[in-house]
Amino acid sequence: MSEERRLAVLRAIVEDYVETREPVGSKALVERHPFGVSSATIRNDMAVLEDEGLIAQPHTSAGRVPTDAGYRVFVDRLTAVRVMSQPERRAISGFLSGAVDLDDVVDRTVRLLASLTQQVAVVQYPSLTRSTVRHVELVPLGGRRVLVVLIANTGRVEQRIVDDAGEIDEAVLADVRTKINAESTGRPLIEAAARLQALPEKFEPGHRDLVRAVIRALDEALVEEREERVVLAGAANLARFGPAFANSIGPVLDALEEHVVLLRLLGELSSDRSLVAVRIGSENDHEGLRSTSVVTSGYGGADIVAGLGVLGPTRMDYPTTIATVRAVARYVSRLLDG
Amino acid sequence: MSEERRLAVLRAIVEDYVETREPVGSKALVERHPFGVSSATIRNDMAVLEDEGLIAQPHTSAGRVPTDAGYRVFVDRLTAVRVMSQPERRAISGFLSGAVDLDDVVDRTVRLLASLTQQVAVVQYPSLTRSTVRHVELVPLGGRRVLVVLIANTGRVEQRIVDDAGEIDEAVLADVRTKINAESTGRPLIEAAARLQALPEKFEPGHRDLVRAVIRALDEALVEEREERVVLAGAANLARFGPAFANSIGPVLDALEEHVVLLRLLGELSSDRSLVAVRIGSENDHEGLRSTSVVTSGYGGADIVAGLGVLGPTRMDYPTTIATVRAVARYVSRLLDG
DNA sequence: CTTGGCACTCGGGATTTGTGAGTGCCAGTG
DNA sequence: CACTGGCACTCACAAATCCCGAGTGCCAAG
Repeated sequence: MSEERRLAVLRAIVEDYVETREPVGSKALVERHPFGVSSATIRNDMAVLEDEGLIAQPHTSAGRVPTDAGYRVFVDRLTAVRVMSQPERRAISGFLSGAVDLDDVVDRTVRLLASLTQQVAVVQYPSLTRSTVRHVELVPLGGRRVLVVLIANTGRVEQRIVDDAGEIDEAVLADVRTKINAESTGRPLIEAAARLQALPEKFEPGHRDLVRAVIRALDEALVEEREERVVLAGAANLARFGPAFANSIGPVLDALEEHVVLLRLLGELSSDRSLVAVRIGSENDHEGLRSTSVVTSGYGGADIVAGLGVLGPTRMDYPTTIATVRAVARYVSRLLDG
Repeated sequence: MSEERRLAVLRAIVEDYVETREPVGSKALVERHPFGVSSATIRNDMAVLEDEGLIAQPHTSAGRVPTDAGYRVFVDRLTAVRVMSQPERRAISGFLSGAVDLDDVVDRTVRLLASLTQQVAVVQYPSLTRSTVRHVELVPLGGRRVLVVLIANTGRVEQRIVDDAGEIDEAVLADVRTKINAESTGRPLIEAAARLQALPEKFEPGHRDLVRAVIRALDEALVEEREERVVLAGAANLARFGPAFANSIGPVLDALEEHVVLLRLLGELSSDRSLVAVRIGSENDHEGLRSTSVVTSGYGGADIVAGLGVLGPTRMDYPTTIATVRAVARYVSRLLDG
């Protein structure tokens, strides 16, 4: 009883099950695949696979269904790297290169992923890591409020409102703006944040409160875990996952709305961020995602690091999905690198 | 057969149906409501109501269910203006006033609406109408690209990337920046856009392409219908709408993802934008929303105009929902007015 | 106009039955 | 020893059937 054939059987089960969405039995299996042995033999193999916990039967006298562990083996050992066809590649790069804007890039990427995979797509906004300060702008808003705008060299813009800035004098504000820019422009965010700490000293005591407030806001934008935004698309595809999903659709929608959860998903990338990570069913930490799989990849060039991915039923076409995620990640990276 | 009682019957039917989610029959009705007449009489009333198209029976020998027209009458003529209790009001204003940021205001508002109504909430970003230019910033991004940032006095920031700006000279860019700001700062967006049209003339021919490209980008941000953003929350509540909804959940999710559709929903406000508008089931233009009702209201002070609302099953608690939407709209308006 | 009475309808839950795909096991074979 | 054909057994699921009760419309009488 060869180990080899047993794995071939597992592969066949996964493929058939993904395609038909129905438990696959020994007989149907030998009909659709040229194993060269009888269904009885396959049955023996299946019994072993079941002992190993790779497949299971929903109920006695039904066909077998891959378990999460089964999918794991399939993904790790039985999946050939699918390459995308030339037209596919062209479609991707063509669609993405039409973007006019950072927002637009992210938006197009997430839509593209959703429509290519017919699943739910998630894209994290490029984070500011390693980027530098391009410019800081201060805008009096009337009352005692000041708008602080931070522009990074990646094109990303962060804004914060300082609420209780005391009496605001236009001239003083201009001075503060100048000094802040002198200290920070061109420097990496972390460094800029550090340098600015000493800045209030250089002002008359009467203005220090204002300066401190502004710098505190900047700090928030610079150092503190800035709200890392994610966008998603294709939630409607959840409905397509089939009636078997109808039960868990609520929890999944819940999870999708918790952006923190999504960020954690995207954050747990493999060490090599150009690699695609797959988290299958129960491997997911989040309760609501126990019946879904998540395929993620890092993207971005030297200066930008972020994640993107798709979420679908555990019963998904892994080879294609993985290939798609990787291809999209690559093209976006290339685009952002300029 | 008094017109009056018939309407009371309609009201009772709507209320009971909303509560129980089940067709309501004549007998159950007289038990739960003190009409002082027998079920047979009610049956006659119901027959009339059915002739008028206000109620219908899903199948013979079942109770009656309100039609869209029935809900319409209920909302227009049978609904008392519910007032919110003091604690409710306090909860709303308390939660909203914690916001630190325009983004945060919108975010909190949409979450609040979703959790109060247990439905899907939609909030449109305040649009720039009537606001003025605070500052324009140009940032070279390397290569031939320039980032154009527009800061409005409302605190809103728009950004565009100019892709093919030709050779970029830092000094020239500084000059362009200065001149653009001179022309636009402090002026209403429309006016600024107009003034900028003449600007390229003031530069040497060699630089005009750059200037033109930048101004085109600014134009987009200023005049063109800028992408009016909407955010939504509570999509997971769709799952709570009950199994009767399971069929239409796909189309609804689809519609929710089409932000254009949502914007149109919010845009079709009643003339008096402080009033709450209700669109019931088939009154909705969009195909996918035929089995949902939408309750919207305008919000914003003198300078800001935008919409917010919630979306739920036609079988919803209209009085409460309407009261909630109105209350939230008011508090947000007050908050934004300063 | 209202009411009690009555015959009629019919959706949907409970129950039953049949069927077929699928399984495990075993004895036999190259 | 791996494979095979055969066989008895198991069950989920679909189809068929039954039954009940809520609900209706109509009518004659108050």
